[in-house]
Amino acid sequence: MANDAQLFQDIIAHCKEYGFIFQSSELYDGLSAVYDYGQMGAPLKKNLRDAWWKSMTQMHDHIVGIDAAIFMHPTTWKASGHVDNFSDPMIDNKDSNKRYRVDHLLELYAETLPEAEGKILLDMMDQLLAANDFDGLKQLIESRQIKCSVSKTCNWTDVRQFNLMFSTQMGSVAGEADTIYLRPETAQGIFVNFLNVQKTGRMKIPFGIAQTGKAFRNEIVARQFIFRMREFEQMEMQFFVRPGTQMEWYSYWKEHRKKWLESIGIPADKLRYHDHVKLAHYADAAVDIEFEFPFGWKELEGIHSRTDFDLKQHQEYSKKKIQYFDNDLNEDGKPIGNYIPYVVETSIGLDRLFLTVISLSYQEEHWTKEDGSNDSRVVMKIPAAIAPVKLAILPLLKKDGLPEIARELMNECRPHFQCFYEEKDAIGKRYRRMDAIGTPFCVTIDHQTKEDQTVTIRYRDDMRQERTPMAQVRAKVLELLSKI
RNA sequence: GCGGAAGUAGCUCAUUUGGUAGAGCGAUAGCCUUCCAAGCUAUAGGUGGCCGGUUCGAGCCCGGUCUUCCGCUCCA
Repeated sequence: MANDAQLFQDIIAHCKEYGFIFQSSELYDGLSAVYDYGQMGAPLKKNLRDAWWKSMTQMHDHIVGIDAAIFMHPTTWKASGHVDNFSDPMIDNKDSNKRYRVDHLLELYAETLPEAEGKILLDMMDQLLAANDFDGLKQLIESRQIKCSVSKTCNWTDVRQFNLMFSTQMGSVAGEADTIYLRPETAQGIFVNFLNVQKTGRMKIPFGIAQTGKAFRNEIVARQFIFRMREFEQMEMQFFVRPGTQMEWYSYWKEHRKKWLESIGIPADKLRYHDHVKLAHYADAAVDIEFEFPFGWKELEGIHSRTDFDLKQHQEYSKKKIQYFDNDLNEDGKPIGNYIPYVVETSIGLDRLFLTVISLSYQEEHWTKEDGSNDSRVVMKIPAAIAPVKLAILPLLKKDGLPEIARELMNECRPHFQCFYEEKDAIGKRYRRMDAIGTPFCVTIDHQTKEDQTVTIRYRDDMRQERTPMAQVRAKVLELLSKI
């Protein structure tokens, strides 16, 4: 475990040194649990997002993609349950470090009292809650000597409001402003657009709506590099199904999503399912696909059967009918008719997927050279199809016309995939630099190129080299990239 | 949020009782070199996280603060 911790530190340092990930606002000492993607990280992240998007939309007949706004009508979050479930005053016991919802703590205590006395207490609590009087609530708890069930002490912190959602104001004049939340999940942007997409896209159930985008959560404890950030990017797909068929589709997506993760190069033995025992207020089944990160098994993707909870809530709050007329025939030969669809959700964190790929790719290799001396390298074995740079083009020497030939090849290849040109330093050093950012292929132009128009292709993973006609480089790299 | 540890150059780290900061790697410019890091020359880069206190004098002692890591807690 100590080694894994060191490995994780090394990965974080490498990400910074080679421009994958910087801490946000580092110039000003950083902003807690917020990170920026650098010149290597941004394209890698984009490639992962594109791979997901393609697999979900282009490769499925019945899934379409949208891009909903981060700002949404405030009622959205009342309907979704986020306002009520995540804005309760909390209090911690300093000895057990256990956290309680203040209302739960008082209600539990009231049950131990004679009925009339309990009712008085709860009335007082309701008044204080309504007035947001946190000091008063704490005094109430302390005056009754209410104890923590774990530590049996009355040593409490101040009462604090825990707000999951970040808020801001809409409208340029402060006085007229309404509170607007930054979405804590992208899913609601899909639910509120269900009718729009279903009608304009002539979608027939079962069908899905996919979306990628930023979400924001005011995590109490946000840690472990980009694993848990306050601003992060989700890739979600909501699949709308006929009530009663949700478990079939749940099983389908559970299996399908794990296979996709394996298809982009994640070994099956580094992935596992973790069924939720305690379900969220909206779900009737939920499973995590976990990955073995350097700091342990953690959730990478969640598959939830969300029932008709969300659409039903939005129907109620918006007072608009959110239903689907199913023309398929039932056993009696009649159309199945109107219903609120059930939903199976797949939700993966793009940043977590990024961390997964980085964790798997980072390798320190040591070996003994033919002359007996030691050699080593740090190499990012990023799958070629998602690597930020695909091909490095390197003249062996920066003279004798070699750079000119290299530039020709550069011009030929760059419209097709990301290339990198470098003529500085010894060739070995340049190979090492390309290894460090995960460039899968390098070609070197030498004097022989001038005679027979062949170049050396050098492969990142095994450092193998082979001679290839320069005219075939472009096609060869494209072919290798299509394999992932 | 609680407890513990840490913060010195882009990176990894030195500076052993308080006396105005160094190395290796890396970077940049050039030289040399016909295929796998660590050849030569030169250059750049640090208000020691930030603020305050003690002191004749603070990277070092004290307080606060920010950030990171570890454990606990939480995670719809």
